[in-house]
Parts: sequence; structure tokens; C-alpha cells
Amino acid sequence: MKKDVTMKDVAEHANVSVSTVSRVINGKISADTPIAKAVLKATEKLNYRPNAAARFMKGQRTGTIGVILPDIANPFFTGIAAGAITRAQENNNNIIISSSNGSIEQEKKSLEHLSRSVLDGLIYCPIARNEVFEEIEYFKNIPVVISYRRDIIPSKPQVYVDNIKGGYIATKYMLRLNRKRICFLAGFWDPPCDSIDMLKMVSSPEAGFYTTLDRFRGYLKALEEEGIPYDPSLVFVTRYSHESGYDVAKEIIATSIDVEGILAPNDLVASGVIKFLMEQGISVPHNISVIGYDDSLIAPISSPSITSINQNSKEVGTKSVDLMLDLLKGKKVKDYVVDVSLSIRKSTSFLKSKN
Amino acid sequence: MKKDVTMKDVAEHANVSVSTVSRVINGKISADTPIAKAVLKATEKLNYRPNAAARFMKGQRTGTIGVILPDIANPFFTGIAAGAITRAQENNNNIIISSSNGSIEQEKKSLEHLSRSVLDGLIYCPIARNEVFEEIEYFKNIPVVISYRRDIIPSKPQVYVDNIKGGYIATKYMLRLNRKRICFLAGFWDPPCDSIDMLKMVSSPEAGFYTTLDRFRGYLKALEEEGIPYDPSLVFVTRYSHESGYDVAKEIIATSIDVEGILAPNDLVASGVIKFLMEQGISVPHNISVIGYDDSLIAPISSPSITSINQNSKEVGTKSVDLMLDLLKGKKVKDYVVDVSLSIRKSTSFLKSKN
DNA sequence: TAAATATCAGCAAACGATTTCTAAGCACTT
DNA sequence: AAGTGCTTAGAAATCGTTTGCTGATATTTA
Repeated sequence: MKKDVTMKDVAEHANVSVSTVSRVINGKISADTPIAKAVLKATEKLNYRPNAAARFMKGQRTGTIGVILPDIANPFFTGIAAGAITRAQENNNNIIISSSNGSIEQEKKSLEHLSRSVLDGLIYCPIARNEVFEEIEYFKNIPVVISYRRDIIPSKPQVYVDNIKGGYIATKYMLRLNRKRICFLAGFWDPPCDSIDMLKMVSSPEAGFYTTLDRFRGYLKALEEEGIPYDPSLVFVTRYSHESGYDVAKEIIATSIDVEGILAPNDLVASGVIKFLMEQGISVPHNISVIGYDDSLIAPISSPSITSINQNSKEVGTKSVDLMLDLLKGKKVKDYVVDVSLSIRKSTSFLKSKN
Repeated sequence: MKKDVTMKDVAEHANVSVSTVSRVINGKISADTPIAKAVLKATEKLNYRPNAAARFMKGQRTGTIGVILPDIANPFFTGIAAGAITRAQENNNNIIISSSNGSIEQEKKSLEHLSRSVLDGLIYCPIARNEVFEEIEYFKNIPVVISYRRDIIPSKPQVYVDNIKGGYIATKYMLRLNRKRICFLAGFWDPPCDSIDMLKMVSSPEAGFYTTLDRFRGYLKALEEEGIPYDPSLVFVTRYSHESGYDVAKEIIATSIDVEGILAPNDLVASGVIKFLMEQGISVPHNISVIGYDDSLIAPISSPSITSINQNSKEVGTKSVDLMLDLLKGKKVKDYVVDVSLSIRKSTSFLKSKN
């Protein structure tokens, strides 16, 4: 097995010492001196690439930023990843991604692994609060940006989506369409139980970080502004899948409560809801309007196409890298809140007063 | 800034030498001896984590496998990634992912970057043949598995999808539905031109690696078996997006040739095709049947739901890691071909003989 | 009991880079 | 012409880990 070419090889080839080679490579000798030219020619010829591990050991930057995601199969998170990669590459940095495939145990393994790695900084999208993260010394020595969740790890800069506004503008839009009986589907990765007292969860500070709760806060705010009392029987718990949406729609119809609109926690759930309603001959948008979340690929493709909250997941990624690059330069940074918007399509329509 | 805790710290704390600590950690001293117990207790107490960079410098394994993907926003590739992560974690290895966001330039940068990193091995899903890869010494010193493409880098083990069979079974199924006039939509990341002489491309050996060409080979084989002559006017070039599908359907209808079935290069294109046809009042599946590719999330969600070729992208990922782990153990490995299957849904139906 | 062998922990040399230190070389001043 | 200051490049130390070597101790054998 042929060895990698090292600085020593370059030095011998250029008839200088290794220290000189190092200095040329790091730009401490201006490139137009004859000695630098000779060295650069040798690196070129031998196809020399510096060894990142050795550099890292001397406390140098490696140009590598780690990203930990909860689930690489989820388009929201791959959006973050794509944004991060784009921005990092624009700045000649590289991203390495570790995914925990939805499990907190795997997330801890990812943390353990990256803590032995050669990172300049870490962009961390945590599934949940996590003692492993807090006790790893390595992560106290490199800059960390928390993405996607807010207020989950204290004292770290964070980039998150304005989910309160998301819930708010979706609800507001429903109300503008004259739809007052609005189901709120509370999305959970792992539902704690079948029915939940959302009001209680919202007021308990410990639970402050669930994105679902933020959306619910927005929902409450919009109702309040219009003077509509909150009706707990309009809240249903769901997971984030198409099937889950189908099932919860069945459940809603089975209760035979009056429903004019449904807010889904993502587009997959929305499409499952729509599928069940259509099968039952309930027209979407005319009888019941549906709003999704994520504004993903499937929103424009479904029929009817789905009105959805756009979360700008790519922007979460790019902004996280921006913050990271600033931190690496030693600058102070501020939290960044990514704005949301409503993409209006065919799954929502004005409700004429019922006969 | 507090320093990371090193072996030296552990050694001092346990009153032994660093070499002893190293041996305990690497299991060269059995864990039940008193000295080992003392060392382990110290590592525990001090929260010691070995430094991967230092280990790597001594030629040790780091437990890290790199994966280079063309596009992290594409569900097919994130399927590969998810499979790879799952299998790697089962074996206490970790995956780091680098995505080139579809550009060959970025792919080269990813290669450059990972070639300075601390990998035990590389799983490489190349966009195209690539001189950078071949000239990096580092990749000659570590095991490499080529995924998703076949025969693009000689002499490396590979894991790829049986696209010939994919094209074949899709076409066969169309024929069984009595549909003989089958459009083949040739998917390209970056279409070389508007219309293409597929027969010429297939016979030119240089082009052997395009997945689209393999699917076309399967298409030809199925036609031939049924004695149906190949009609080049049934081939259309397309990209991989929903819009591209919509546009190509428009183009097909504009030519007013007789079409009974359409084979799309992925589900997005299929859904775009269906959208246009439905808008024109052309019934899918009755007038024209459509088969997609990928069997992705959107296939069951679309209406009508899309009959699609399932590529098992997760299996590409898991098998790639299996091969890699064998290579790391020094075993010989064989190429692995991932099987495909047809998921039948509502976008295809039997064609009654036309009046 | 003494000699031969096995076991084991510590010393020190790597691994490939960066960086401090050092000494040589040079131009200038007086 | 000797002393001063400055630049420059090489020698050597260093980062945290692994490992061959060594000498000391423990165990076995005659």
C-alpha cells in the first residue's frame, strides 16, 4: 500500500525543510518568492494534501462543521441540511451530517461520535433535551448553534422557525374564510397519550419547547383576537404520517362534531385527512377546508393542492451556518427567527353561511 | 477555555502510565484486573473521550464511514443515507454524509474535503465519472464502495439497482394491460439536448452507466419479446421534476401520436404528466396509463395513486455498508444488485380494444 | 532452591502537521 | 571594521494516541 504523500516528501522534493513547506502552505511566506514557488510546484507535482487529523491536533481549524439531524428521511430536515451545505460551500467550509433516525438513543451516539471528531463547530437540531450533550467537554470548546428548536439548550445561539406565527396565520386565514369551527391537530413524534390537555401543556414552562405547542399558542391567539372561545373538543392528537392523518379524520367525523376547517401538523397528515374526507363524499375545500404545514413537494401535487405554511427550512440551514461562521470569527451573534408564510392553494375556500 | 481531558489526565488520576491507559481502553488488558478497573473508573470520572484525530494518525480505525451523495434533497438518496446510517449504527460505526447538491464541482470539493478527513472507508454515489476521485491517493488506501451507479469506476465493488429489470417489468406490465403504444420518458439530470437517439447511446459503450439507459434497455427487451417494433417517436427527454412532467405531457399530446401508456423516470414526473392529462380531460388510467419510478411517498398520495417501480433505496444503503464492513475486515466482496418490484396502484388499467 | 520462562507496566519513539526558538545571513550605522 | 537590528529558514518541541522494547516481578520447572 502506497502511503499518502506528506509534508516531508514535499520538503525533500523542493530541497527545503518541512517548516518552510508549512509556512508556504499557510501563506506565511508570500507566494511570489522563488522558494515559495518551488514548494508550490512540488505540492502540485506530488499531489500533496494536508492531513486534517494532524492539523487538528495542533489546534488548527479543519473547515468542517458538523450537523446533527433527527431524521434524514424527513424533507424538513433535509431542507435544513441542503441550506447548510450550500452556505458552507460558498465559504469553503464543509458539512458533515449525522442523523439519529428519529431515536434519542441514536442521537446520543451521534453526539458521542462527533465529540471525537475533527469539527470546528456543531449545528445541532435536537430531538429533545439531552444530558449527553451537556456533559461533553468538547462541545464546550467549540461553537454550537441550536437549530429548529427554541429554548431547549440554554445559553447557546439558536435559529428556529416562528411556529407561533405559523399557527396564528393559518388560523387567521381560516377565520377570514368565515370558518370558525377549526380543528387543531396536535402533532407529536411519539404521542404521550390519545388526548391531551393542551392548555395545561402550554402553561407548564417545562414543555415550552415543543413546536406543536408554539403553533397552538398561535391558534389560541388568533381565536382570542376574534373573540371565539377555545373548544378543547376540537383538538386531536396525531403523528406525522399520511396514515395518521387518515385515521384522525375518521376519528373526527366519528365524533360528529361541527367542523369547518382543519389545521394539520404537516402536508402528509393533511393529505391523509383529505383522502378520508373525499372518500366519505365530504368536499374539500367546500365542506371542510384543510391547511397543511411545511409547504413540501406534495402540497402542490395533491388534489386538491394543499394550502400550507411555508417554513423555509433551507433558510434555517443557511442562517445556522451564518451564525456559525460568525462564531468562528469570534463575533457575538443573536438568535435568528425564520419567518413563515402561507401558500394558498385549493384545499381552502370561503364558507358561505350555512342554511 | 478548559481543555479536553486527555489520556495523560486519566493516567495521572489512576496513577499509571499513559501506555497502560491506552492498553486498557483498547482491551489489551482484561477489564477485571485491578489496574484496569482503576483506569476505567478514572475515565468514567473524568469523562474521558479518546481523540479521533490522534488515533487516526497512528493508523487506527476511527469507526467513521463517509458517504457522498449527489443530492440530499432527493428522497432516493436520502433513502440510501437512511439505510446506511441504520446499518452502520447497528455495527457501532458512524456515517458522515457529504452532499454535492447536484453539481459535479461541489462533488469534487466533497471528495477533496473527505480525502483530508478521518475515514475508515468511503461509500460513493457519483454524479458522473470523475478524475478528482481517481487521482486522490487517500482513496487508494481506504476501501471504497460505489453505490447507485454501475460500471462507472472500474475495479471498485459496487451496489446498484437493477434498472434494466425496472424498465423491463414496467413495460411488460403495460403490455399485459394490452397497451402497446408506450412512451418512454428518458430522464436526465441535465439533458444533453431536446431529442436523443437512444439506440445510438445504448450501443455506445462509453455511455453504459446512465441509469436511464439501463431502463431503456429493459424497455427494448420487453418490446422485443412481444415482437413489437421500437418506435423512436415514442421517446421524450425530461428532467426529474413535477414541472418537467407537466411540460413533456403537453408536448406528447401536441404531437397527437397514438399513446396508450407512459413510463416516467420518477413519481414526480409521473404526477406532472397526470396533472396535465387530467386537465385536458384525458382519463388516467383509462385513456392513458402511467407508471412512475421510485415508489416514493407521493405515489400512494397522488390521485389517482401511482403505479410505480420500487427501487429499495434503503437496501442500497444497508448493502453498501455491509460490503464496506467486509472490506474493512479484509474480506473479498462481490458486487450486489438490488432488486426492483412493481407496486400496482390506480394509475394503470387494462385497455379494452379500441373501437 | 535456583534457573528458566511468562507476564506486565513504563519508557520512548513514532504518526504529520504547526510553531517557538535559534542561528545564520545581510544591510546599515557609527 | 565592528556592532546593531532585521529577515529568514532550519532544528526541535509539541499535539494525543499507539506500540515495540525493556527491565522488573511473578510463576513455573528441574
